Amino acid sequence: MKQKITIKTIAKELGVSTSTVSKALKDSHEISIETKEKIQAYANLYNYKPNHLALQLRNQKTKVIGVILPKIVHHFFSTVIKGIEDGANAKGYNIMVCFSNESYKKEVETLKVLSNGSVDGIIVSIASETLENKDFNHFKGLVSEEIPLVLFDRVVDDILCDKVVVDDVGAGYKATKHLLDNGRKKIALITTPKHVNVGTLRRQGYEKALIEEYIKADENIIVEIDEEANIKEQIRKVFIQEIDGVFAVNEIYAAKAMRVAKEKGLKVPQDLSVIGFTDGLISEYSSPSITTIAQHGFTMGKQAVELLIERIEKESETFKPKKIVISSDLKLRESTKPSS
Amino acid sequence: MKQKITIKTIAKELGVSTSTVSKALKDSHEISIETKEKIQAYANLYNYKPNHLALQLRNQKTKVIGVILPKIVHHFFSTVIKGIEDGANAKGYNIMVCFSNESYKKEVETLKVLSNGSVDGIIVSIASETLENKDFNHFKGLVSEEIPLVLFDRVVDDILCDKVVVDDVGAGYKATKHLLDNGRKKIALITTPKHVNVGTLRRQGYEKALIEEYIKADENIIVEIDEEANIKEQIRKVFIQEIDGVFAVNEIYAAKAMRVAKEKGLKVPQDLSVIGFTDGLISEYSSPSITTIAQHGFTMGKQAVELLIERIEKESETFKPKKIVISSDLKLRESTKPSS
DNA sequence: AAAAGTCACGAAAACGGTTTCGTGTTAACA
DNA sequence: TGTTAACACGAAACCGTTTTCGTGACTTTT
Repeated sequence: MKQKITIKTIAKELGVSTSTVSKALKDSHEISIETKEKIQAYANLYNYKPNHLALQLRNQKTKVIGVILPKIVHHFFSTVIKGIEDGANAKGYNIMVCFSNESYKKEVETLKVLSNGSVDGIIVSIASETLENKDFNHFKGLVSEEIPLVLFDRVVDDILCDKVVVDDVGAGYKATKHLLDNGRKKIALITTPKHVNVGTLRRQGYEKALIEEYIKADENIIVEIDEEANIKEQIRKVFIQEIDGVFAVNEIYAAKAMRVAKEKGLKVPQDLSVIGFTDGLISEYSSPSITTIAQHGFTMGKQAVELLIERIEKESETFKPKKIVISSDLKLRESTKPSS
Repeated sequence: MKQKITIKTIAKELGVSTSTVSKALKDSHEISIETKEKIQAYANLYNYKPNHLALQLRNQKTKVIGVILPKIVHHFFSTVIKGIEDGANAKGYNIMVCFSNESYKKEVETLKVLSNGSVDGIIVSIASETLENKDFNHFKGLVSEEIPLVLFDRVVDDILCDKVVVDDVGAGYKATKHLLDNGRKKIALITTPKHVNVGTLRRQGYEKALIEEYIKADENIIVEIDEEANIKEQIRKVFIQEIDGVFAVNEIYAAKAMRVAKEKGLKVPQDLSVIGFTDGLISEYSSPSITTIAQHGFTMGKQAVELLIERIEKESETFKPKKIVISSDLKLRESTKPSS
């Protein structure tokens, strides 16, 4: 990189002190108009830009927010990033994005790098491996260092920090209720392993809705997908039973379930209603299009970053963790059209 | 944030100088073993972490790479990010991600922020508005400041920097050829406005393939989509003509074209073959699934970042811009299954 | 016993800015 | 004419770290 022009260069070149240059560039009243004009003209001419690092060091703040996500090639998370970036930008912050790839080790490392002063605060959605391990000491360390931290979507209660979540239980309930209202009785649930708590919460909603209709949850039509293995194969198992509805906790599972249904000669939505989660492109463009629970990733990201910035900027106040719950909406599409 | 422990704190507390502490923490031979042990123990106990900002200022490098993308909620770009992050991480860099939202103004601003010393180099895919304006002075400014810059996918030739692109002409050719090989003759092209040069290049490939078969490109079955207006409506126009193939320059257009075909009672792939671009989730999960040109976003991102880091780390050598061309593959799916 | 070398550490500059607190000069005032 | 205030600028400290170059106290060599 070319040698950058600094305040020192200007000072030397113009025969004044660095303080004078600094003040002149800030239009301070302490400096005479002629001097100011001279300095500003020179700075302009040579395209002077103040060095961010120096300012950050002096001000002890970076105006950067760290973000750690489990993955990025994923509609929900990319939407959240967008929300975070938007919110951050509006307040003059930039974001530094990292990925844990669902790995505990990478999450710990990334957290360490980010907490070395490179960022003013951190937003995280926890890796699934970490959720499985239940080892949250790296987060607790952050909290005790009082580095502002906001968790979203995949959160755990015993980390004392701000959180933004969707009402997963409510959403699971809403989805299941919708199927029941369509006259479906044997509703399969395609979910994640138990340690991914959002899956567990959505399942609670599912069970709650069933109980209200005096239907007993049937373990045979519930499957917890192991992402390492063949997903479709696992889904086929629930189709051995006779079912008339499917609630999948994400849109990929929903799409795969529709494929399996097709194999079995079941017509969606006539024979089978399908509902997914996360309103992504698959749901929109598959055919038939899939009814989903919209998670409002953009809103989540934006709320998370606003919470974080608030925490960063007024740290004087006594700390009391906040939890924001984003409500989710049912987005009706073809896969649950009532057979008229 | 809590008051962080610094080298000064340690020095004062232990009654030694900061230089001693610094050296002790680096296990320098200049320091006696007892002193080292004492200092290291203290540092460990109080969880000392060197301040990144100070190091960055001193070393004049941040180990951060800036990335500016037109958008994120998009399969291709999120895949590229993944590639960039992966490659960067492997070399000890982090990434700072920003979005231009296809806006010229935002691109200029973002570039300004990043070039203030916050990053060691920048990777960009140009905003469509900028491509339309043809105003590239902000990039040329970067180049003349000798800030390492790599452009990818949406590039322009007269910016003198490294570039990573897909072979768009070849890909367009490959896609069209595939349709022709399936016996299709009247192939519609659904593309972007001319200023988005990837669209234009893919069109060249399309025309080349047609010419080889002595087919004249027919303006009536080519549509340049204006994203502001109703996309489906625009696609319907080409269906007024009798067509038996569709080449869409991205997967959204391909999916929408299939919807229109359905409206018109055309069966895919029996009556109509459809081929898209970007191997995303829509192509994979739509039904019928869509044959596409896989763009290898991950590879692009990785190559781009490797090129950039090389440029950053050995800047001694004389500058000669490199251009890496990534070849693209045809991913066969249901939408172009030969009618047997 | 003088010269040289080793050891263990400290002082100070440097990275690029901001900011507080002088200070010398001039002008206004008593 | 002496005091004071305003003006325009500079010196120096500071943010946290690294690194070069001393330097004083011993030890070894001749």
